[in-house]
Amino acid sequence: MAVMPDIPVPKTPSIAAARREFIDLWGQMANHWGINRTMAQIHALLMVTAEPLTAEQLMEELQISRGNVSMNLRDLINWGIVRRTSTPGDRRDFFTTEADVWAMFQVIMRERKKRELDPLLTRLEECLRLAGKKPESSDSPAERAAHESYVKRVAELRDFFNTFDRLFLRVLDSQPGSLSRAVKIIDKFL
Amino acid sequence: MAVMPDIPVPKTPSIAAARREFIDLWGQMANHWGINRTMAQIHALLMVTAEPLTAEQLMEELQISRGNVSMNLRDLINWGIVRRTSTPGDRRDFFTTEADVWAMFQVIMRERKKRELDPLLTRLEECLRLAGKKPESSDSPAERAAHESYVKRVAELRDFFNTFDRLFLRVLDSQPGSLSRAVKIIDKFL
DNA sequence: CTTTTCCTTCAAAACTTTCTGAAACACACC
DNA sequence: GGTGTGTTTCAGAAAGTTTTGAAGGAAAAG
Repeated sequence: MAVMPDIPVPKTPSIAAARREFIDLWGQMANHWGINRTMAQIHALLMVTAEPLTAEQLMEELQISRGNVSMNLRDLINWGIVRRTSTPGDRRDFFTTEADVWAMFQVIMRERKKRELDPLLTRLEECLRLAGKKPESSDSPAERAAHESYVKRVAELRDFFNTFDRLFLRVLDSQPGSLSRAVKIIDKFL
Repeated sequence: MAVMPDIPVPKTPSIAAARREFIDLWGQMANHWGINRTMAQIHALLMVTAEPLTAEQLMEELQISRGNVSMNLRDLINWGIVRRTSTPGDRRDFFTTEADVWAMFQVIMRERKKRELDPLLTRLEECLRLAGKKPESSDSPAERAAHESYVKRVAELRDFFNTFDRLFLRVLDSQPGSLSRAVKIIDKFL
């Protein structure tokens, strides 16, 4: 079967430069956030392209190997922010990302909560459990002070992240636009 | 002059294990957040210790080199979350971290906003500027569609992060405990 | 059944980040 | 000045992460 025409990647200088700038920006931000640069660039390219893209197009535009594209797409799909689609009559897979920024943000938040916040809370409890109850009166005063300050600070952190967790949950099942409504409400009441 | 007695690091099994657990936890979390593990461990150790510690004690407890301690302390001090203190009659420097979780959180937020969010917003504007105004009517329909979807998505991201930025600002100059008040308010109104 | 096309995997290579230890520095004290 | 004590710096080593490219697999087309 004949290969489809495809390649909707723009050639106009201005838009091409703008796209490169955005891809570069998103890649750099990813670094700050502990995410692999190439993975973020693939995501960026999918975000600014209306049509689904093939692995081939991603390789071409980002100048990276097929294997790299394949593995990073797998991770993006596992994160839930990229979808694989296919067209009848075309053997290639096509990839897209969630168009709606709010929906994308929710997916990312939900995943990070699951991977980071939930384990953090579990392990903070473990930290407190390990410290044991009250220090024995047989312990030296220095020991007892150390115990007390440890428990005090770890418990404060736990309370803090618990509050954070509740905030996450509220934001996660709220409507698009809630973030800006939240800002307005907070403006008014804090 | 005689060396001070010092070393308040606890020897009791339970509390020592709990401290190690917490230091390990904080180090792992740091990785997820794009922060150097050792830096986070130094911070963790200072957090769970009431007394100021010397570089020597940090080396000893974390089993890391003097140079490593020195450089990471410099970074922590630049971040504004660790303070160097000195005692009259002792040539060594002592280090402490902010005791209050909320205050610490604010310092970190403020710094991350300055380093990440502000540049992100500036560069997103640049991405839009580069794309130029309306596409020329001389451009092909495909080009015009590409331009349109690019501008639409980047503008949405900019709006989203702008809202985020405002939320940051509100949280930054609010009182301790505001986070949990915010949760309650949001509960009520969203 | 063979070829073609596309996707995935994985070991090794390339690259990046972090850490060490030795040297340089700083400064109080004699 | 010199000596003792503590800190900083930085080049190179070690560790960790990412990328490549070749091999293997799967499924449609011939």
